[in-house]
Amino acid sequence: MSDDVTTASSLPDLFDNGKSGVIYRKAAEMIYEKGFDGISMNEIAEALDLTKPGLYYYVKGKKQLLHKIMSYAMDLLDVSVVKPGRAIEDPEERLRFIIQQHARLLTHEAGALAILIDEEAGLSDEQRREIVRRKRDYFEFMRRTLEELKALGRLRPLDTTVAAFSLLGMVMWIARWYDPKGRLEGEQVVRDVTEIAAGGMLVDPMATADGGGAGRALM
Amino acid sequence: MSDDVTTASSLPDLFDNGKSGVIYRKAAEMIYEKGFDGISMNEIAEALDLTKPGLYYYVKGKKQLLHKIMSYAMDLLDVSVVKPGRAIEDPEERLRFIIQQHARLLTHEAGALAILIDEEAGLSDEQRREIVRRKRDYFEFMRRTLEELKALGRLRPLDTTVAAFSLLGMVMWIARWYDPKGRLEGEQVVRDVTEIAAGGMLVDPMATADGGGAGRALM
Amino acid sequence: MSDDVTTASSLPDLFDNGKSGVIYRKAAEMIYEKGFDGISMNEIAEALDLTKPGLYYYVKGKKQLLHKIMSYAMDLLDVSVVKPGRAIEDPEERLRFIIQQHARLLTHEAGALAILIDEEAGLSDEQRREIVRRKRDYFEFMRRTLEELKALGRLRPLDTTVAAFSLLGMVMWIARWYDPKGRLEGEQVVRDVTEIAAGGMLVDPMATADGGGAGRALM
Amino acid sequence: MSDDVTTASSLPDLFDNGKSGVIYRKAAEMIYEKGFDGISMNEIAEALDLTKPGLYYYVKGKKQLLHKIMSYAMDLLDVSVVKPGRAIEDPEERLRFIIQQHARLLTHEAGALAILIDEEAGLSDEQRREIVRRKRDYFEFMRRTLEELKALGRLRPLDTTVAAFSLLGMVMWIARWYDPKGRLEGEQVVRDVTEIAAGGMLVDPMATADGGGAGRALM
DNA sequence: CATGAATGAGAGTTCATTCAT
DNA sequence: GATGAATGAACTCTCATTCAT
Repeated sequence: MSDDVTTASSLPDLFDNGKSGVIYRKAAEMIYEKGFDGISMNEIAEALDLTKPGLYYYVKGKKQLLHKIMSYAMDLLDVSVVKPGRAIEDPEERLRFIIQQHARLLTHEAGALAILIDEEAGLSDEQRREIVRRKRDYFEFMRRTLEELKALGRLRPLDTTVAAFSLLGMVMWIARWYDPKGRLEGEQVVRDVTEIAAGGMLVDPMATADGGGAGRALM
Repeated sequence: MSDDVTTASSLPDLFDNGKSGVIYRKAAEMIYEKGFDGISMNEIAEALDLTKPGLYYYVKGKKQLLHKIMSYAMDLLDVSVVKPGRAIEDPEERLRFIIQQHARLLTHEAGALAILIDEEAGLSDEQRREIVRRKRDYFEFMRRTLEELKALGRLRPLDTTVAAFSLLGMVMWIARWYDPKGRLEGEQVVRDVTEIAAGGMLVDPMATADGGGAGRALM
Repeated sequence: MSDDVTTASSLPDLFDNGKSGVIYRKAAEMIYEKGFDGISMNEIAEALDLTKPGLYYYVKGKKQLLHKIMSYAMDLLDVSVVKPGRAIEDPEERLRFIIQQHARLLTHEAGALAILIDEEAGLSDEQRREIVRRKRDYFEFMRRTLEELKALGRLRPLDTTVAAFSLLGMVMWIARWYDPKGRLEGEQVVRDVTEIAAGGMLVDPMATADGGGAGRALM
Repeated sequence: MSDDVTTASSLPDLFDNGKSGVIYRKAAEMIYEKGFDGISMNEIAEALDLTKPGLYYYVKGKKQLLHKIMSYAMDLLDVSVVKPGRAIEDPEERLRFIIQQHARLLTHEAGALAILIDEEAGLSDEQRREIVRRKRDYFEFMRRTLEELKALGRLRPLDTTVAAFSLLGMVMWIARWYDPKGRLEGEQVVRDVTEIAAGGMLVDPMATADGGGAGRALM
């Protein structure tokens, strides 16, 4: 499995190019740190060396700002996880890929993706509906992969809904605790979480992705 | 392992009895649903058929209200998970117990425990320090159990910090998605999550809690 | 001049005897320290080991409480200064007596008398009118004494209104700065202020009260 | 002694120019009239034809507003009294100058300077410390002048602390009673108060500042 | 006399948002 | 494109006061 192409370090810049992109990224960071209600448009403006109406020139409102960031996060998931994931036929390999890529995203772009977790309340009804739909789509992409594994007798005896949510929780949680400046390497976190998730879902999983083949052959 | 005694259905009422208890519980629910900044004291008061100053007769302020709820949640964890958990000597059994009990708590008292996840921002410095300390203690209780397993060669080759956080994420996430009125039984969720978590952490885990003893003996 | 009889240490207890008196005195103290708007009925009640309605049993309201205290202060002035002062025929002697007695009152009962200075705003219209009238009466008592001195050619060439207000200011100010626990003896303050005031008003005043006779004899 | 340069009628505008200045001045007036706790930000705003948040655009908060006004008052004292006063070598002349200038200030800017008297309670701890320090400096400036006079045998036998406070009281009191629209001319008040104060402090004072020298020589 | 409980009114403050310039 | 100025709405919190018990 070669995922060099889509390592998080070469994330596509999905935010509008130009000033808007800078704004969304900075806002994402700030919302991530102090919560959506914890920061004011004023603070965002100041952090960007703008006046308040200056910020409003680029952004229609606080809700729309949040929505844009969330959409960006969903775009990231689509581009880095779902689209390349769909191309993988073996469901076990695909499962590992999903976890790996999603976890990798989180160790690199925690801000925007973490917002995805929490701040639904800040959206307008319509915006929320759209985000919820996209989240559900992503969830279903995970769950169906688990269903395929179940059909192949490779999943432990689990309800796939419970399993998919557990997967999601474990991975999303990374945004809460992982500190890029701390002791742990991002890639180690990615590896361990993938191991735990795969180990928790699969019966008799092939050990790790790289050298696992050999090990399994011996069993 | 008999945990009938401590099933969530017989949770100790750790909130002050009397009106205060009712208030905390209602507030927990509302904060859980709309976020700490998403509800006003006015709304809480109205939901309790009180005027705003009527609410303030019982509660010193919004921060203190949040703090009380969070402390209550931590108390629940202490009483239902940590204290009885410490009495279990075998670390694998203890790990299963922790997950089970914590998950069980969440399917019954999602509100208060979910607040624990998010709303640290609403606390005063001192209150936050206290809650963070208690969270860390709980985390360490989990992590040390994993260390014991590692020493016995029963843990997959994982960093115990990553493993403990993954555990926590998977379990805490339940508060986000589980709907008691939905298709899934609380106990099934508890069982599946325990299975996933144990399966993800342990090498060659004893199958399920009940019949596992025998299986292991054969090895 | 013998004023032993009316030294502040033997002030008449003009507050209603019984509980009300205790309440007014305590309230006066508290208002003096933190201002009328700075203390709440709750704080007053607590300081008196009463519940709030308990306090209201004795006192009709906050305004009325303030009014009672102010009336008490005016009563003190009437009893200790005005009434005995009227009996003194020589206006210079009377002037000295007024200053002395008023100053003496302030070094002993600063609380209630200081409130007199400031808190007019807290009164109802009618209450304010009454207090203002009493204040004006006191002021006129002072001013007329100065007029008498003027008629006798004993006053410096001053407007008696300006002079009376200056007198009042100098004396009332004592409440602001004098600390019974500090370096200065109350009686020294009384003596010095009287000296300054008399010296400032009178032409060629008799030196100090005690040895003044000689000096005057020379004129 | 020529003080034409610093007559109050040509007071330096120490408030920020622009709208802030207008705000501070109006607020000073209102606080002076009804007390700091007696007026609301709303009332201040309305008096300035602003809404409440409109006022907050210019002013950080009520405490800061009070602090600004008090600092302004202290600035006035520094610029009009202390700085030019320090340049006067003869302590008697300096004493007269201090009283005169301070009194003159009060007949023109009663509002701001009167607030100085009362409203310490409304400040934050740090703000209060600063104002108290400045007040004490001013008081010491007065007291040291009296000490100089004492060393020259020109002061009555008084404690200089009591004397300085009496001076201050007499002068500050002007803010309470003087009404520019009333019968008395500001300059007459200034003259009389100076006469009373100097007469009260000094032994055998030179009569009035202008022609007094000659008169005394004849005595 | 005393208490627990409650309230109407209003305070200071903040925020997202807009408009004339 | 950007700014100073301003606002309506909402929020947390406090207070004097009362009433049933």
